[in-house]
Amino acid sequence: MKNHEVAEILSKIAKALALKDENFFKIRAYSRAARAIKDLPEDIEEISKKESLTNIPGVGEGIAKKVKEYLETGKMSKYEEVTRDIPKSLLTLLDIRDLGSKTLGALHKELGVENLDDLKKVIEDNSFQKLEGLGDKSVEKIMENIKVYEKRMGKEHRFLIGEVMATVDQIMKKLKEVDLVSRVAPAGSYRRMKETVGDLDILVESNDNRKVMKKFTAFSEVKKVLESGETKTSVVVEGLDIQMDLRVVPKESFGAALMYFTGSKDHNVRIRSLALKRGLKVNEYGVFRNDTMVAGKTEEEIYKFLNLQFIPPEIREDRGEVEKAMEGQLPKLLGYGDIKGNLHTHTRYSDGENTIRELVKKSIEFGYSYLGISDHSKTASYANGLSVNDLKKQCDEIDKLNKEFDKIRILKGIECDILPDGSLDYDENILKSLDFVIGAIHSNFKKKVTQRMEKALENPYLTILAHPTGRLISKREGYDVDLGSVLDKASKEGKILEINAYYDRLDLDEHNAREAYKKGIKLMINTDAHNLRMFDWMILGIGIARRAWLPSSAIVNTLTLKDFLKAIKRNG
DNA sequence: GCCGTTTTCGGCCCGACTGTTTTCAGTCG
Repeated sequence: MKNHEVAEILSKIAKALALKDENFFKIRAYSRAARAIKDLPEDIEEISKKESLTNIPGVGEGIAKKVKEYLETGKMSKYEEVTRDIPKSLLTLLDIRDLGSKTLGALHKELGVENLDDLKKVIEDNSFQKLEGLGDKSVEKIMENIKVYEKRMGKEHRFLIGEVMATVDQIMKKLKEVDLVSRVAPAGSYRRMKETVGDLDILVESNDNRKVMKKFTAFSEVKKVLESGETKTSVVVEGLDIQMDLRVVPKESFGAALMYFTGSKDHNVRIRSLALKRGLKVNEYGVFRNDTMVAGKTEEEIYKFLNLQFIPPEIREDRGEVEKAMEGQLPKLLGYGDIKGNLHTHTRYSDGENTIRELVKKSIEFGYSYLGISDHSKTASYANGLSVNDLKKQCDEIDKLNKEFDKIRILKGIECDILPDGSLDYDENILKSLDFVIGAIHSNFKKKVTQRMEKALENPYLTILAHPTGRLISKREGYDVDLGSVLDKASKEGKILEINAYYDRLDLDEHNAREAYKKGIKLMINTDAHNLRMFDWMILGIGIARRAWLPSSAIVNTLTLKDFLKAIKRNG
């Protein structure tokens, strides 16, 4: 899959053109094509072979030809051409905050800056400051940002959404307590439930901007204030070192601002162009016809005014949702309150932090009607996997708890290792005695993963296949698995595939979940929880399903207890 | 360079904040 490298090369062309002060729209066209290809769910080589690259929105005849050239020869002459007189080390300097193409272009042209060392040199010898429009403050800012840049050395750092959730909740809670604040909402990729976020956007409804900004910048969670104006304040959050932008807007504009800052950028551009064609202007303050505001209080009002169905934040990516909304053909997505139970949980029996009783109580509080316990199996010694005796003891405890609690049904299960030969980790008799069996690969990643998974799927006692690709976001690529083949097998055997909602897995991801759904495979969102934060992780899993455009009917654990038990009934 | 509810040319989303400036350019989102 060459999507990423093609996107990278197009993005570099965009940067190089920007440094040369080329036509702004041409630059944007390359950037847009790069992003579209990066986010593409399918393999670009497949698209190139089977259909036309111009089917990708943002890719026209020109770029298609260049991409094709690259796919066939491994080279792109346009790239060679535009970077001939621009060193690659210069392009990466654009990742330094507040150092844009105009300034860097001038530095290159006037002072011959080619890399980070050159940049530092011209700052030290004061030649930087002599360029037009640059003074002491600019230099100071850039110097500060160079330090940040060096720390992460050009890598684009993104935070896992699960890492930032607690902080976002806490800061929002404090904002709600500020006087004259009537509403607080997250926006940006956080609201769109992307698996990672680059920064955080928070929106506040208030008529006293100054007071809110003053209170906010004084929060103990704020490490540093980057900028602070009437409507916008940017800070760095203590601990995480993530940037947070706070916007304060009046009531009549809240919907417009929420929509605008939720994005995605492509979605917004789409909406605004659409509005323009209808003689309307959309900005973060509202929808305007000849300077008269005609909508803006809520997002619902705005979409309605534009003659569109309401588009849920999770699918605002300009991947066809605007067209569907125009035709009134958007699917009704899985709702955050639709889930009735969770099967993948760990307790103190293996590597979890809580007792079964604690998980049960919390699940009842949450209104769930079933909870499955699935600790690790005996081979998973690193995770304190259960011996046959431990497992029997656990089952006895579950029997007792089921008698004690009548609001919820506790199900006996196991997260059973799929061994190198594709067999499961306990004897048939043990597996038979359980309510469900989750099969999972935890070791020997290089050993015939596809065959092992498929053999496990043939096992009559296996109920669910856990984290099917094994990826850990931004840490590990995942198993060397032919997922298409595994999906076909799961479909044939009628087995359930897991959407593992644990925040560093989110596996299946939105694209693969969509593929599985299209093949008619039953899916289940599981938290893989090791503590009581399982309900946070469940939200992330639901977010993935929504981003994959899945309706509630695609997800097994939206079923009532009775129907759910029917659905997990195994063949054997 | 892309694209079409003014469709093969002529547009292309829009505004806030900052710094260096007396009106604006650069950067960011």
